[in-house]
Amino acid sequence: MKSPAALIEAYRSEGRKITPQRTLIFGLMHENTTHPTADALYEAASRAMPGISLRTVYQTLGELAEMGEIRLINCDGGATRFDPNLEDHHHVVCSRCGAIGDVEVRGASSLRPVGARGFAVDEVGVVFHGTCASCRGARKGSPAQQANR
Amino acid sequence: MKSPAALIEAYRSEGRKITPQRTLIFGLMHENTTHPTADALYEAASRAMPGISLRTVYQTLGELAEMGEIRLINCDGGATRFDPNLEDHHHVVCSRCGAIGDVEVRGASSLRPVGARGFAVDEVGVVFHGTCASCRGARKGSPAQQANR
DNA sequence: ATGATTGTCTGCACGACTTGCGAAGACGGC
DNA sequence: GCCGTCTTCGCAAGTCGTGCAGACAATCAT
Repeated sequence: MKSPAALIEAYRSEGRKITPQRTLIFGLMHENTTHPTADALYEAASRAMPGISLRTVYQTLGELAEMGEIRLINCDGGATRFDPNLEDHHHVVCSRCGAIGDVEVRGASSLRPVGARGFAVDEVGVVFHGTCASCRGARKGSPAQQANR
Repeated sequence: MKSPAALIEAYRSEGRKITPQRTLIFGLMHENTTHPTADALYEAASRAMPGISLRTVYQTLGELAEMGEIRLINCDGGATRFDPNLEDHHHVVCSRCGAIGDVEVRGASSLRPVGARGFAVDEVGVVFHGTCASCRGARKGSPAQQANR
């Protein structure tokens, strides 16, 4: 996603208002690599601005998604996660702790579906399921660290 | 997934009982390529056996998933879909009508995540988002055909 | 046959996540 | 500073899935 300053500009140019809530969320999302859920973001936001509404977090994330500034991820059946990284990338998902990481996948864009006649591909998504480094370290016990859920 | 007859055998060998409800669901899932949701399956089941409970459908699908006879799919944020196809395959998702199709993807298994040090990959999933043949035919109007949702 | 045991089905209630809605409040141009 | 418009907030409601308990059925020992 754009920098908070650039987002503010983008918002203003669309006739939207700049509110402390939005500014805060822009900041929290910027270069956030944890793929937070709305709830995780809400908790972080609440720390900085007690009283902010979960509704507002959903609202703002929805706007950002609509503007194409963030992407939505739905790997497991749980809550939607938000990804500010707009570069061409894919994801690794730890089935132990639920953490999601960004990865590059060489050759991903040249993959083609075989057996779907007439299907026009817009976008390719690759998801690797497995175990992350931290969880592999702590094999037996509980997950290395709980993901934001 | 196995044939209904083989599933009945598998159930019996685990000390589970063979009930009309289970037999029905086995039959509805067998070689079903529509990736139905629990609700879609429930509706189909209700037609054949009025009074069957949605709870039972969820229950049975859960058992099948646990036994590894079907796979769960979560491409969009919506309801979980169930896939009886256990072969190595991937999916195309029509962003217009929501339909999901099975496809082969050459080279998918040799994909590697770059930039996730120490991540042990168990499974790779490739999802193509785009527009299916039917929806491309009926470009302007409503989706070619509503997916089971 | 009787009664105990075990497993299944069903309906309901609840939990997680998300969105719709209306009232109250804040932003930004004038 | 004022006012119109856009936002925020809280609550209600909707969707999807699961936990639970009671009714029921099949199995087994006595």
